[in-house]
Amino acid sequence: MTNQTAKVNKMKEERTYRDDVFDVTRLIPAGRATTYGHIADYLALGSARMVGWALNKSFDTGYTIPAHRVVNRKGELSGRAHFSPPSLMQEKLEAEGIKVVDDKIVDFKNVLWIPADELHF
DNA sequence: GTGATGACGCAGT
DNA sequence: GACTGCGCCATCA
Repeated sequence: MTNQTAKVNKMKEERTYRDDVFDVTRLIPAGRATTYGHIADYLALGSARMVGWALNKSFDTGYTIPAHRVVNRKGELSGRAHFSPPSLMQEKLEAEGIKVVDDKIVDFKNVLWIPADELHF
């Protein structure tokens, strides 16, 4: 067991705001997308940066979550650089029926999924 | 302990 | 509508 694995196990034991972010992200239905701000608002994180930070660490923790369905408020794939290859994010979105042009979701408001509204919380 | 950084958002111009 | 500056909070060097 590597230090990395031990670190992951520790993170799995302790439930932090990251787990909440992962949980909400997994609830996003295929073909839809949401924003960092809406997730931050739904979880009352106080800052959208925390959501992006949590998703960034999600790769390190080994969690497999549809992070490609989370974009910034303009519908831009601002997190694509953290995928390997970066084009993977767009490919996954297009595979789910979401059209992406110039690293931006086409008709974003139509595919926007708001947790606070959809989950009736 | 302190300063810098980050997959962002909002208000002001 | 586009650009800039500031705030947000956790993590890392």
